[in-house]
Amino acid sequence: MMEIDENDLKKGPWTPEEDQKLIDYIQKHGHGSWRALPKLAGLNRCGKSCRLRWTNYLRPDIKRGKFSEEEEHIIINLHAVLGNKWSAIASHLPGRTDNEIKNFWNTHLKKKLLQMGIDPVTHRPRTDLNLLSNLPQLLAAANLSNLANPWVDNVLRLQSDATQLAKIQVLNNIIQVLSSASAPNMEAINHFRSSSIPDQNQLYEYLQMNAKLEGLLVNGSIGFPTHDQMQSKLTNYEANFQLPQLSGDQAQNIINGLKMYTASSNSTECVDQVANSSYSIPPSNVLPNLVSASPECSSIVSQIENQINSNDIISNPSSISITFEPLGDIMENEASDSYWKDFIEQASSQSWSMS
DNA sequence: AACATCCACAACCGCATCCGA
DNA sequence: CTCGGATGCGGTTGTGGATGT
Repeated sequence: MMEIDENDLKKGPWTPEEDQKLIDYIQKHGHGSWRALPKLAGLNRCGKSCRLRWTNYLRPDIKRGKFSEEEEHIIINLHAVLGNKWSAIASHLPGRTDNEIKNFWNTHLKKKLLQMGIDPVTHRPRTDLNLLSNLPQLLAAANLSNLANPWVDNVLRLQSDATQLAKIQVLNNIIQVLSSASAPNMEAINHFRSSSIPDQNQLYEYLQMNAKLEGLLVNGSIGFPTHDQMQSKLTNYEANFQLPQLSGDQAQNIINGLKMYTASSNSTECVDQVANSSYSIPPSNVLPNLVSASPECSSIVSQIENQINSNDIISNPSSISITFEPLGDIMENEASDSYWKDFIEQASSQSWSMS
Protein backbone atom coordinates (compact mmCIF):
# COMPACT_ATOMS: atom_id res chain seq x y z
CA MET A 1 0.00 0.00 0.00
CA MET A 2 0.90 3.65 0.09
CA GLU A 3 4.10 4.18 1.86
CA ILE A 4 5.80 7.21 3.34
CA ASP A 5 9.56 7.19 3.56
CA GLU A 6 11.69 8.75 6.26
CA ASN A 7 11.47 12.17 4.60
CA ASP A 8 7.68 12.01 4.59
CA LEU A 9 7.74 11.61 0.83
CA LYS A 10 5.08 9.44 -0.70
CA LYS A 11 6.01 6.29 -2.59
CA GLY A 12 4.06 3.77 -4.60
CA PRO A 13 1.28 4.17 -7.14
CA TRP A 14 0.27 7.62 -8.27
CA THR A 15 -3.26 8.90 -7.74
CA PRO A 16 -5.15 10.71 -10.51
CA GLU A 17 -4.92 13.90 -8.42
CA GLU A 18 -1.14 13.65 -8.27
CA ASP A 19 -1.00 12.96 -11.98
CA GLN A 20 -3.06 16.04 -12.68
CA LYS A 21 -0.84 18.23 -10.51
CA LEU A 22 2.22 17.00 -12.33
CA ILE A 23 0.68 17.47 -15.75
CA ASP A 24 -0.59 20.95 -14.91
CA TYR A 25 2.75 22.05 -13.57
CA ILE A 26 4.82 20.73 -16.47
CA GLN A 27 2.44 22.11 -19.06
CA LYS A 28 2.74 25.56 -17.47
CA HIS A 29 6.40 25.64 -16.51
CA GLY A 30 8.16 22.69 -18.07
CA HIS A 31 9.84 20.30 -15.70
CA GLY A 32 12.96 22.37 -15.04
CA SER A 33 14.89 20.82 -12.20
CA TRP A 34 13.24 17.57 -11.25
CA ARG A 35 14.62 17.93 -7.77
CA ALA A 36 12.84 21.24 -7.32
CA LEU A 37 9.67 20.30 -9.15
CA PRO A 38 7.67 18.42 -6.50
CA LYS A 39 7.66 21.33 -4.07
CA LEU A 40 6.75 23.82 -6.76
CA ALA A 41 4.01 21.57 -8.08
CA GLY A 42 2.67 20.80 -4.62
CA LEU A 43 3.56 17.14 -4.75
CA ASN A 44 4.78 15.14 -1.80
CA ARG A 45 7.10 13.04 -3.94
CA CYS A 46 10.78 12.96 -4.70
CA GLY A 47 11.93 14.45 -7.98
CA LYS A 48 12.96 11.10 -9.29
CA SER A 49 9.50 9.67 -8.82
CA CYS A 50 8.04 12.65 -10.67
CA ARG A 51 10.45 12.29 -13.55
CA LEU A 52 9.70 8.61 -13.89
CA ARG A 53 5.96 9.14 -13.76
CA TRP A 54 6.20 11.79 -16.44
CA THR A 55 8.59 10.06 -18.80
CA ASN A 56 7.04 6.61 -18.52
CA TYR A 57 3.39 7.43 -18.23
CA LEU A 58 2.14 10.98 -18.43
CA ARG A 59 4.15 12.40 -21.32
CA PRO A 60 1.72 13.33 -24.08
CA ASP A 61 3.65 11.65 -26.88
CA ILE A 62 3.51 8.21 -25.35
CA LYS A 63 1.96 5.49 -27.43
CA ARG A 64 -0.12 3.21 -25.30
CA GLY A 65 -1.60 -0.17 -25.92
CA LYS A 66 -0.38 -3.39 -27.39
CA PHE A 67 2.85 -3.68 -29.31
CA SER A 68 2.30 -4.33 -32.98
CA GLU A 69 3.87 -7.31 -34.66
CA GLU A 70 6.24 -4.97 -36.43
CA GLU A 71 7.30 -3.36 -33.18
CA GLU A 72 7.81 -6.81 -31.77
CA HIS A 73 10.16 -7.75 -34.59
CA ILE A 74 12.03 -4.50 -34.30
CA ILE A 75 12.57 -5.11 -30.62
CA ILE A 76 13.82 -8.64 -31.18
CA ASN A 77 16.16 -7.54 -33.94
CA LEU A 78 17.50 -4.62 -31.99
CA HIS A 79 17.91 -6.72 -28.90
CA ALA A 80 20.02 -9.12 -30.90
CA VAL A 81 22.30 -6.22 -31.76
CA LEU A 82 22.14 -4.08 -28.67
CA GLY A 83 21.35 -6.48 -25.86
CA ASN A 84 19.53 -5.08 -22.86
CA LYS A 85 20.10 -1.49 -23.92
CA TRP A 86 16.46 -0.63 -23.41
CA SER A 87 16.78 3.07 -23.88
CA ALA A 88 18.71 2.57 -27.10
CA ILE A 89 16.04 0.20 -28.33
CA ALA A 90 13.32 2.61 -27.25
CA SER A 91 14.88 5.40 -29.28
CA HIS A 92 13.95 3.44 -32.40
CA LEU A 93 10.35 2.99 -31.36
CA PRO A 94 8.61 6.35 -31.25
CA GLY A 95 6.24 6.70 -28.34
CA ARG A 96 7.55 3.68 -26.48
CA THR A 97 9.55 3.97 -23.31
CA ASP A 98 12.51 1.92 -22.24
CA ASN A 99 10.55 0.71 -19.25
CA GLU A 100 7.66 -0.44 -21.38
CA ILE A 101 9.94 -2.27 -23.78
CA LYS A 102 11.86 -3.86 -20.95
CA ASN A 103 8.63 -5.10 -19.39
CA PHE A 104 7.36 -6.35 -22.72
CA TRP A 105 10.59 -8.18 -23.30
CA ASN A 106 10.64 -9.79 -19.89
CA THR A 107 7.00 -10.80 -19.89
CA HIS A 108 6.37 -11.75 -23.51
CA LEU A 109 9.24 -11.83 -25.92
CA LYS A 110 11.63 -13.76 -23.72
CA LYS A 111 9.10 -16.54 -23.32
CA LYS A 112 8.27 -16.48 -26.97
CA LEU A 113 11.90 -16.95 -27.97
CA LEU A 114 12.36 -19.68 -25.41
CA GLN A 115 9.37 -21.50 -26.80
CA MET A 116 10.93 -21.20 -30.23
CA GLY A 117 14.06 -22.83 -28.90
CA ILE A 118 16.08 -19.64 -29.00
CA ASP A 119 18.14 -18.38 -26.13
CA PRO A 120 16.83 -14.85 -25.50
CA VAL A 121 20.20 -13.70 -24.24
CA THR A 122 22.35 -14.86 -27.10
CA HIS A 123 19.67 -15.21 -29.76
CA ARG A 124 21.15 -18.56 -30.55
CA PRO A 125 19.51 -21.94 -30.68
CA ARG A 126 19.25 -23.25 -27.20
CA THR A 127 21.54 -26.16 -27.82
CA ASP A 128 24.21 -23.67 -26.82
CA LEU A 129 22.83 -23.66 -23.33
CA ASN A 130 24.42 -25.86 -20.74
CA LEU A 131 27.34 -26.08 -23.03
CA LEU A 132 29.79 -27.32 -20.54
CA SER A 133 27.70 -30.21 -19.38
CA ASN A 134 26.52 -31.06 -22.88
CA LEU A 135 29.80 -31.14 -24.71
CA PRO A 136 30.43 -34.84 -24.32
CA GLN A 137 27.01 -35.60 -25.76
CA LEU A 138 27.29 -33.26 -28.67
CA LEU A 139 29.07 -35.47 -31.10
CA ALA A 140 26.87 -38.43 -30.44
CA ALA A 141 23.84 -36.26 -30.83
CA ALA A 142 25.11 -34.93 -34.11
CA ASN A 143 25.82 -38.36 -35.44
CA LEU A 144 22.34 -39.48 -34.58
CA SER A 145 20.95 -36.29 -36.03
CA ASN A 146 18.78 -36.31 -33.02
CA LEU A 147 19.14 -32.90 -31.45
CA ALA A 148 16.07 -31.48 -29.85
CA ASN A 149 16.48 -28.19 -31.62
CA PRO A 150 14.74 -28.26 -34.98
CA TRP A 151 17.01 -25.71 -36.63
CA VAL A 152 20.14 -27.52 -35.68
CA ASP A 153 18.54 -30.76 -36.57
CA ASN A 154 17.69 -29.40 -40.00
CA VAL A 155 21.20 -28.24 -40.58
CA LEU A 156 22.64 -31.48 -39.42
CA ARG A 157 20.46 -33.45 -41.75
CA LEU A 158 21.72 -31.36 -44.60
CA GLN A 159 25.34 -31.80 -43.80
CA SER A 160 27.14 -34.58 -45.52
CA ASP A 161 29.37 -34.90 -42.51
CA ALA A 162 27.52 -34.51 -39.25
CA THR A 163 30.70 -35.01 -37.32
CA GLN A 164 32.23 -32.02 -38.96
CA LEU A 165 29.31 -29.89 -37.98
CA ALA A 166 29.58 -31.08 -34.45
CA LYS A 167 33.14 -29.85 -34.45
CA ILE A 168 32.03 -26.51 -35.73
CA GLN A 169 29.39 -26.44 -33.09
CA VAL A 170 31.84 -27.20 -30.35
CA LEU A 171 34.12 -24.39 -31.39
CA ASN A 172 31.14 -22.10 -31.72
CA ASN A 173 30.24 -22.94 -28.21
CA ILE A 174 33.68 -22.36 -26.83
CA ILE A 175 33.90 -18.96 -28.37
CA GLN A 176 30.38 -18.23 -27.39
CA VAL A 177 31.14 -18.98 -23.79
CA LEU A 178 34.26 -16.92 -23.82
CA SER A 179 32.51 -13.97 -25.31
CA SER A 180 29.19 -14.36 -23.58
CA ALA A 181 27.60 -11.05 -22.81
CA SER A 182 25.70 -12.54 -19.95
CA ALA A 183 28.78 -13.72 -18.11
CA PRO A 184 31.87 -12.09 -19.48
CA ASN A 185 35.10 -13.16 -17.95
CA MET A 186 37.47 -10.39 -18.76
CA GLU A 187 40.46 -12.34 -17.63
CA ALA A 188 39.72 -15.11 -20.05
CA ILE A 189 38.85 -12.75 -22.84
CA ASN A 190 41.98 -10.74 -22.31
CA HIS A 191 43.93 -13.92 -22.32
CA PHE A 192 42.45 -14.55 -25.68
CA ARG A 193 43.27 -11.11 -26.88
CA SER A 194 46.79 -10.72 -25.60
CA SER A 195 48.06 -14.23 -25.88
CA SER A 196 49.94 -15.82 -28.67
CA ILE A 197 47.09 -16.51 -31.02
CA PRO A 198 48.94 -15.90 -34.25
CA ASP A 199 46.20 -14.11 -36.07
CA GLN A 200 43.22 -12.81 -34.22
CA ASN A 201 41.71 -11.85 -37.49
CA GLN A 202 41.16 -15.48 -38.16
CA LEU A 203 39.05 -15.53 -35.09
CA TYR A 204 37.15 -12.52 -36.31
CA GLU A 205 36.54 -14.34 -39.54
CA TYR A 206 35.48 -17.34 -37.67
CA LEU A 207 33.09 -15.39 -35.55
CA GLN A 208 31.57 -13.90 -38.63
CA MET A 209 31.17 -17.27 -40.16
CA ASN A 210 29.67 -18.42 -36.93
CA ALA A 211 27.32 -15.51 -37.00
CA LYS A 212 26.31 -16.40 -40.51
CA LEU A 213 25.49 -19.86 -39.41
CA GLU A 214 23.56 -18.41 -36.55
CA GLY A 215 21.71 -16.28 -39.02
CA LEU A 216 20.76 -19.39 -40.88
CA LEU A 217 19.63 -21.06 -37.76
CA VAL A 218 17.89 -18.29 -35.96
CA ASN A 219 16.68 -15.98 -38.61
CA GLY A 220 13.96 -16.64 -41.03
CA SER A 221 10.42 -17.11 -40.09
CA ILE A 222 9.17 -17.63 -36.64
CA GLY A 223 8.52 -21.21 -37.30
CA PHE A 224 10.87 -23.59 -38.91
CA PRO A 225 12.42 -23.14 -42.30
CA THR A 226 11.47 -25.72 -44.84
CA HIS A 227 13.95 -28.25 -46.06
CA ASP A 228 14.25 -26.45 -49.40
CA GLN A 229 14.82 -23.12 -47.73
CA MET A 230 17.55 -24.55 -45.58
CA GLN A 231 19.12 -26.29 -48.53
CA SER A 232 19.23 -23.14 -50.55
CA LYS A 233 20.58 -21.04 -47.70
CA LEU A 234 23.24 -23.57 -46.94
CA THR A 235 24.33 -23.74 -50.53
CA ASN A 236 24.81 -20.02 -50.57
CA TYR A 237 26.43 -20.11 -47.22
CA GLU A 238 28.94 -22.74 -48.16
CA ALA A 239 29.78 -20.94 -51.37
CA ASN A 240 30.57 -17.74 -49.56
CA PHE A 241 32.22 -18.70 -46.35
CA GLN A 242 34.96 -20.96 -45.28
CA LEU A 243 36.15 -21.93 -41.91
CA PRO A 244 39.41 -20.79 -40.42
CA GLN A 245 42.13 -23.24 -39.80
CA LEU A 246 43.29 -23.22 -36.26
CA SER A 247 46.80 -24.22 -35.47
CA GLY A 248 47.69 -26.30 -32.47
CA ASP A 249 48.77 -23.15 -30.66
CA GLN A 250 45.50 -21.47 -31.38
CA ALA A 251 43.65 -24.50 -30.21
CA GLN A 252 45.68 -24.57 -27.03
CA ASN A 253 44.89 -20.93 -26.44
CA ILE A 254 41.22 -21.54 -26.78
CA ILE A 255 41.48 -24.33 -24.30
CA ASN A 256 43.50 -22.17 -21.95
CA GLY A 257 40.96 -19.43 -22.23
CA LEU A 258 38.18 -21.86 -21.57
CA LYS A 259 40.01 -23.22 -18.56
CA MET A 260 40.42 -19.76 -17.14
CA TYR A 261 36.83 -19.04 -17.80
CA THR A 262 35.56 -22.07 -16.07
CA ALA A 263 38.05 -22.11 -13.24
CA SER A 264 35.59 -20.19 -11.14
CA SER A 265 32.59 -22.28 -11.98
CA ASN A 266 33.47 -25.81 -10.95
CA SER A 267 33.53 -27.06 -14.46
CA THR A 268 37.11 -28.14 -14.66
CA GLU A 269 36.14 -31.66 -15.48
CA CYS A 270 34.28 -30.51 -18.51
CA VAL A 271 37.20 -28.38 -19.54
CA ASP A 272 39.46 -31.35 -19.35
CA GLN A 273 37.04 -33.27 -21.46
CA VAL A 274 37.18 -30.51 -23.99
CA ALA A 275 40.93 -30.42 -23.85
CA ASN A 276 41.29 -34.15 -24.25
CA SER A 277 38.46 -34.89 -26.58
CA SER A 278 39.26 -35.74 -30.13
CA TYR A 279 36.61 -33.48 -31.50
CA SER A 280 37.12 -30.35 -29.48
CA ILE A 281 39.22 -28.58 -32.05
CA PRO A 282 38.76 -28.77 -35.77
CA PRO A 283 41.89 -30.27 -37.23
CA SER A 284 43.18 -28.64 -40.35
CA ASN A 285 42.51 -31.61 -42.55
CA VAL A 286 38.83 -31.51 -41.76
CA LEU A 287 38.11 -27.83 -42.02
CA PRO A 288 39.10 -25.83 -45.04
CA ASN A 289 41.59 -23.01 -44.77
CA LEU A 290 40.66 -19.43 -44.67
CA VAL A 291 40.68 -17.90 -48.07
CA SER A 292 41.93 -14.67 -46.69
CA ALA A 293 42.25 -12.99 -43.38
CA SER A 294 40.93 -9.49 -43.11
CA PRO A 295 43.40 -7.54 -41.06
CA GLU A 296 41.59 -4.25 -40.75
CA CYS A 297 38.56 -3.36 -38.74
CA SER A 298 37.24 -1.55 -41.75
CA SER A 299 37.33 -4.79 -43.60
CA ILE A 300 35.11 -6.38 -41.01
CA VAL A 301 32.80 -3.44 -41.22
CA SER A 302 32.60 -3.66 -44.97
CA GLN A 303 31.95 -7.35 -44.77
CA ILE A 304 29.13 -6.73 -42.41
CA GLU A 305 27.85 -4.09 -44.76
CA ASN A 306 27.95 -6.52 -47.62
CA GLN A 307 26.14 -8.94 -45.44
CA ILE A 308 23.43 -6.43 -44.78
CA ASN A 309 23.12 -5.53 -48.40
CA SER A 310 23.29 -8.99 -49.81
CA ASN A 311 20.16 -10.70 -50.90
CA ASP A 312 21.51 -14.17 -51.21
CA ILE A 313 22.20 -14.84 -47.59
CA ILE A 314 19.83 -13.91 -44.87
CA SER A 315 20.99 -10.68 -43.37
CA ASN A 316 19.96 -10.81 -39.83
CA PRO A 317 21.05 -8.18 -37.36
CA SER A 318 21.58 -10.92 -34.85
CA SER A 319 24.37 -12.11 -37.04
CA ILE A 320 26.41 -9.25 -35.68
CA SER A 321 25.43 -9.83 -32.13
CA ILE A 322 28.95 -10.75 -31.31
CA THR A 323 30.19 -9.55 -28.02
CA PHE A 324 33.71 -10.69 -28.50
CA GLU A 325 35.83 -7.85 -27.27
CA PRO A 326 37.61 -6.73 -30.41
CA LEU A 327 34.31 -6.23 -32.15
CA GLY A 328 33.08 -4.45 -29.09
CA ASP A 329 35.99 -2.08 -29.52
CA ILE A 330 34.87 -1.32 -33.01
CA MET A 331 31.42 -0.56 -31.78
CA GLU A 332 32.83 1.76 -29.14
CA ASN A 333 34.98 3.58 -31.59
CA GLU A 334 33.65 7.06 -32.17
CA ALA A 335 34.88 7.02 -35.73
CA SER A 336 32.46 4.28 -36.57
CA ASP A 337 29.51 5.81 -34.76
CA SER A 338 27.79 6.85 -37.92
CA TYR A 339 28.28 3.44 -39.38
CA TRP A 340 26.64 1.76 -36.44
CA LYS A 341 23.88 4.27 -36.43
CA ASP A 342 23.14 3.40 -40.02
CA PHE A 343 23.46 -0.23 -39.25
CA ILE A 344 21.02 -0.09 -36.40
CA GLU A 345 18.59 1.82 -38.57
CA GLN A 346 18.78 -0.97 -41.07
CA ALA A 347 18.58 -3.59 -38.42
CA SER A 348 15.43 -2.11 -37.05
CA SER A 349 13.80 -2.20 -40.44
CA GLN A 350 14.91 -5.67 -41.35
CA SER A 351 12.18 -7.89 -42.58
CA TRP A 352 11.72 -10.74 -40.24
CA SER A 353 10.26 -13.23 -42.61
CA MET A 354 12.33 -15.50 -44.73
CA SER A 355 12.07 -14.42 -48.29
C1' DA B 1 -17.38 -18.37 -2.49
C1' DA B 2 -12.87 -18.30 -0.77
C1' DC B 3 -8.34 -18.81 -1.20
C1' DA B 4 -3.98 -19.52 -3.75
C1' DT B 5 -1.19 -18.72 -7.56
C1' DC B 6 0.16 -16.48 -11.64
C1' DC B 7 1.10 -12.62 -14.40
C1' DA B 8 1.74 -7.97 -16.15
C1' DC B 9 3.23 -3.75 -15.29
C1' DA B 10 4.21 0.57 -12.77
C1' DA B 11 7.38 2.08 -9.75
C1' DC B 12 11.47 1.84 -7.06
C1' DC B 13 16.45 1.31 -6.09
C1' DG B 14 21.23 1.57 -6.76
C1' DC B 15 24.71 2.57 -9.71
C1' DA B 16 26.66 4.98 -13.81
C1' DT B 17 27.22 8.91 -16.43
C1' DC B 18 26.87 13.65 -17.46
C1' DC B 19 27.83 18.32 -16.72
C1' DG B 20 28.63 22.68 -14.71
C1' DA B 21 30.99 25.25 -11.03
C1' DC C 1 41.26 18.40 -13.02
C1' DT C 2 37.76 17.07 -9.58
C1' DC C 3 33.82 17.39 -7.02
C1' DG C 4 29.02 17.08 -6.34
C1' DG C 5 24.40 17.45 -7.88
C1' DA C 6 21.26 16.08 -11.60
C1' DT C 7 19.85 12.87 -14.68
C1' DG C 8 19.70 8.41 -17.02
C1' DC C 9 19.78 3.48 -17.10
C1' DG C 10 18.90 -1.32 -16.12
C1' DG C 11 17.62 -4.71 -12.72
C1' DT C 12 14.29 -5.81 -9.39
C1' DT C 13 10.24 -5.50 -6.53
C1' DG C 14 5.50 -4.85 -5.12
C1' DT C 15 0.79 -4.50 -6.23
C1' DG C 16 -3.47 -5.56 -8.13
C1' DG C 17 -6.14 -8.00 -11.36
C1' DA C 18 -6.91 -12.47 -13.66
C1' DT C 19 -7.08 -17.18 -13.44
C1' DG C 20 -7.07 -21.63 -11.33
C1' DT C 21 -8.43 -24.87 -7.54
